[in-house]
Amino acid sequence: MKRTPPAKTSKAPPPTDRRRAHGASTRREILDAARRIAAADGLEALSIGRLATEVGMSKAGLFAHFGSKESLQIATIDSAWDVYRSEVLEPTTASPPGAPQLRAYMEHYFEYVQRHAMDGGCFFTAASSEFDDRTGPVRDRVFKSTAERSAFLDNVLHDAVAAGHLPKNTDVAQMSFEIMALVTGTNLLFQLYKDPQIFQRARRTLRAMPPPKRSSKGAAD
Amino acid sequence: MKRTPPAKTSKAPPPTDRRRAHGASTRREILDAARRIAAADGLEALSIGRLATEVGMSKAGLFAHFGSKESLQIATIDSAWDVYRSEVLEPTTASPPGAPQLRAYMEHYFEYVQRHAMDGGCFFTAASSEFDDRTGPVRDRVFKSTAERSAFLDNVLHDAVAAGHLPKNTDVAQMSFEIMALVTGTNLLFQLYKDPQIFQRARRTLRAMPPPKRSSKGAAD
DNA sequence: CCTACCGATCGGTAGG
DNA sequence: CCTACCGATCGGTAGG
Repeated sequence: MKRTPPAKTSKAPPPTDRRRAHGASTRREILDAARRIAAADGLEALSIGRLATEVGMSKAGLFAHFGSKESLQIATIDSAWDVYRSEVLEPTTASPPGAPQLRAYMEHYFEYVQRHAMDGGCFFTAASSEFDDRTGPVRDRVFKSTAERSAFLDNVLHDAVAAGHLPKNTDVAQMSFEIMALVTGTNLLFQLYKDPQIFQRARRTLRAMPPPKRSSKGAAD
Repeated sequence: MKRTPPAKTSKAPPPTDRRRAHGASTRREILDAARRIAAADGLEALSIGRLATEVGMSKAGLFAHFGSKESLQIATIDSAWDVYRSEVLEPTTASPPGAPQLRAYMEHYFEYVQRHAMDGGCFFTAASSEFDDRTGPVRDRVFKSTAERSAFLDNVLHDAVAAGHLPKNTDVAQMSFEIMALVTGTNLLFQLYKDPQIFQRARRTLRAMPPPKRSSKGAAD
């Protein structure tokens, strides 16, 4: 199965002059701080004043980079997606397709969660929980990121079936749900308990997970 | 908690018990609104002014009931726990111990999530996600509620082993983790997609879940 | 990218 | 339980 690499979302204009280059690096510095604040305290707690203080510039100066709080929130999600792609998705696709990629996906995700443990763990789990009952562009951007995470996992599982690592009649959608629920629950429980044994438990769950079958009784239940 | 007596009015004061009964019903009304706000938008978005407007009283009047925002947040969690206990835990214990209680637990939890779907779903998942990186009494209260939820599930599983519904060498702690992760992930995915099929998938996962064994290779991995 | 400012809202207090 | 108020902070704007 063909997998298109996820598109880049953060804008990186070619530095045509020194001022543009400086603007881009300032923007990067702002978004690095924005990700930490948003992941730790939420996208709504990401205030322009607090962010300006943290990067050492004026509120109005920072505001000019984004034009609205909503745009800042969306730019922050885009930036978090770049991090997720480079720390989880790209390392996973470096493994052989099939079962190795499935195991790699989980390992890279857990490393990502631990690496950012002090900043709220998985950015997208936190953002989903915060915005799941709202409407608007920020919620839509959060939703899209979860949909893309699911689609990536679907592809990994399809490849595992194609490679003969999972039975031909594996219910990929069901198994994808089970793994998404497992890693999401693992992230939340780790954030609360901060006990790495939780990752060991999750690995064990994946290893013992029976591949769900298509057109089984369960589907008609 | 110390409560300052309200000032006398010009008319004859009502009997003490009636006044206290009124205070208690006002408090209930406040906490009903507080739960909805906190579950939908977060415990931090639960502002005293907004809550006062919603229940139709002054900020200062409402504030007097709690003394601080932190106390209001904790009272709101306590109130949410009462709801969880009466809607999930108590109905579960009405089923026969063992496997029936395990299935009942999941069903009552999913009904609880659906009943409160417009208010953020599971109060405790949302609160955990919001407060997992903080310190202080509110975080501690949230942590306690998750610990109590886990302990309840542990007990249900122990009973299932004792009743012979699960093998004697079942690793209860592992299985408890797997079910907590499953229901937590289910809640989060349902909040995002609002698709009840997700509950069907979770039921199927529980039915097919192999009971993890104690002192298996996984534990030493 | 800055200073200076706007109206709204925050948690909380004084005083009754 | 109220009115009236406090300093701080919010998102955002004017004008340079």
